[in-house]
Amino acid sequence: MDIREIAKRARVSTATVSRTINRIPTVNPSLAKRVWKVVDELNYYPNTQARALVSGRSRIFGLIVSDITNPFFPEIVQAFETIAVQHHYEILLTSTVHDPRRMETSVRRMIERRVDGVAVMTFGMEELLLEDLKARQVPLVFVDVGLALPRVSNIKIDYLHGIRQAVQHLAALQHERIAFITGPLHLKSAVARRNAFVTAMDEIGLAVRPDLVIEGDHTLEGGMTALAQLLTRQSRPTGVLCSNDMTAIGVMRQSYEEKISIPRDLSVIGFDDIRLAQFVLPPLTTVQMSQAELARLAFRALLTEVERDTPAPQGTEYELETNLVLRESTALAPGSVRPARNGKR
Amino acid sequence: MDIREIAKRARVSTATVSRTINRIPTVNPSLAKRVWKVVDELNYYPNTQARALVSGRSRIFGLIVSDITNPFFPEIVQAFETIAVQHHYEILLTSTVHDPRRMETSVRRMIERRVDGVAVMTFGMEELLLEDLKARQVPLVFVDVGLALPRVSNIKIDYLHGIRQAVQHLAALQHERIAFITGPLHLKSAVARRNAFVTAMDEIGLAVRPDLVIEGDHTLEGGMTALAQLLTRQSRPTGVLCSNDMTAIGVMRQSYEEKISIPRDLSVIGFDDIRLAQFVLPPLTTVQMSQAELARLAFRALLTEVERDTPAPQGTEYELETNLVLRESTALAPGSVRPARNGKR
DNA sequence: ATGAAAGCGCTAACAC
DNA sequence: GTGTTAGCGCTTTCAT
Repeated sequence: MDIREIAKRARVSTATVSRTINRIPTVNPSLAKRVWKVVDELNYYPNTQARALVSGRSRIFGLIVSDITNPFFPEIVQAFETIAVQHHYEILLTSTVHDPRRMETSVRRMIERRVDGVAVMTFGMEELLLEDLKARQVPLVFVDVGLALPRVSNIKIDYLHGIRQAVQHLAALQHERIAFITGPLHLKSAVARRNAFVTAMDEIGLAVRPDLVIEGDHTLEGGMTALAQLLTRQSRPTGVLCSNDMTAIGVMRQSYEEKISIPRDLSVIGFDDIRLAQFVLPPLTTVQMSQAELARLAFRALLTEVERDTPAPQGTEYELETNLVLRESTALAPGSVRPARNGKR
Repeated sequence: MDIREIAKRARVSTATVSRTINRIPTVNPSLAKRVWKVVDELNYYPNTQARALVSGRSRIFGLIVSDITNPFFPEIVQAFETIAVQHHYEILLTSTVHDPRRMETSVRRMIERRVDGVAVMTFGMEELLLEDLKARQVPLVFVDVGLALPRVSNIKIDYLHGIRQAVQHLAALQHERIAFITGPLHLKSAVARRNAFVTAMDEIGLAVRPDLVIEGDHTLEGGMTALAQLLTRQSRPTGVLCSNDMTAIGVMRQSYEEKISIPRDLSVIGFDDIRLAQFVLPPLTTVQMSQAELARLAFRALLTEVERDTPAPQGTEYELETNLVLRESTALAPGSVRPARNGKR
């Protein structure tokens, strides 16, 4: 059942069927009606492959994530799909699983399917492997990776905004020994988060103690190890800020093992605000970076680029804010004196 | 850059290029070498759309899940992608988000892209809407939904196997008042799980107390509510089996609020073994239904159907086992007397 | 073994 | 406004 079959039955040409289906306004309403009738009767759906072949647009966007089983990504996928469907786009999802070979495969798959654009949500990994895509002028959107190339967009995350709130929140709770557990430092986004922490501390004149800045790896296990290490320090931290939520959850878990009560003995703040953050005990205070918003920005960036005929030579930049969301994993620093309400001590 | 360009530069016909690329053994090695050289130089990747158009096979499988943000699904997607890539298949992932309209959209998207088969991982929802797919003879694979139609496969989960182990484990720990929190009972899989529970209890002569069987909804919140209800019962349960892990995690959370210690005061067992089950505190004892295995079975079912020319009139049936995995959320029933090692009391 | 050419289902330029 | 037709990039007969 194809367009010719419809044309025959509706006693029009295939061109008219095509025009009708594509809602081109010039078709005579009575003909259009005949066409729609047949289309409905036969349950006809146009063949997208054929369409793509002739139009040169596949209406597929690639979405590369590092690992769909990482709780950070499903929300992105969901939001990306929702907006894609609204725009009659399909999404070709691939995971790199932190494996350069898989990344290469991903790129090949995208090119073979002739995607109209690719959103790279791997937070700073293997951009090198995207050469083929760039050479083909496929619109690309990254997070945190400023490439300043035509047809390449970049979503800049305003880490400082949320991290400053987090630091000041801890300071307000009279914490002074504040630790930071970083992500893997080969990721730009991890470096950016740590830098934001240092800046935010400096701003309010709080010392960043080098022995309280520990490299983690954005996993739960990494968070556990990092806290264990922090607890060996001469003067233990009373508050710890983590580069992502999984790390914070690892910290909470290690606290449990070490019989340290959160937030009474230790305040913990995460980053990302994955859904899970609401479900752990106690619910995790964290810096939100909206995954849905990120997905929407990425989609919009791609669509804009597809529809624009002369690309900006330096690409386009988008910005995403971050904000602290207060839950229950932070409290007044242990041993601190809460000033009396009337201001006297 | 297309097949003609390659043909020209390699001084062969397009047919030879096509044969070479498709590794048809009859091509003269020296010609093949020339072709590959040009292919590599130009970084040529065949256009899958064109291929699909002429071959009638898109090499895309649809994968319909109910909600990718539900922690049960990402592992399935990951495993499905991994095996799909190995077989040069692409995956068209759609979420229904429990919305019949989205389900309809999903089906339309699949048909328009001419998928070669569809795996329906929604556990018993809206099969009605798949009419179009069935009419087009698209190979389908379901979980738990026995349709016995040509080109539809069914993966039958052996719920009883794992649930029996769970029940007997609790019984061995001297639990007698065992509660069961079901899933939403419009899902076949939820009903099947409850039935398995009843059977397993009957088998060992343990009474299923109707007031200890509560309908949940497979969410964390549902688990919390269900436990709250159970605690109002005249004689409280000492053990509770849940229809899925999220429910069990809700139960754990509610216990925390109610100052009930797990496993000391209450033993909890989940179902599914999502990754999160290992991370909650205490780690959750649960019945494993391997998501990776499920995905592999589904893919294999689809591929088998695609490659078979005369389909079995009744479809094909696959089976997936379930098994208890012991962690730390269960213990001897409170108040029970552990027999002394030497057998005397 | 290789090449010429038809055709997959659709869109769009052109002619009427 | 509608129809005719070329052609998107590839595979696959059918000749040779």
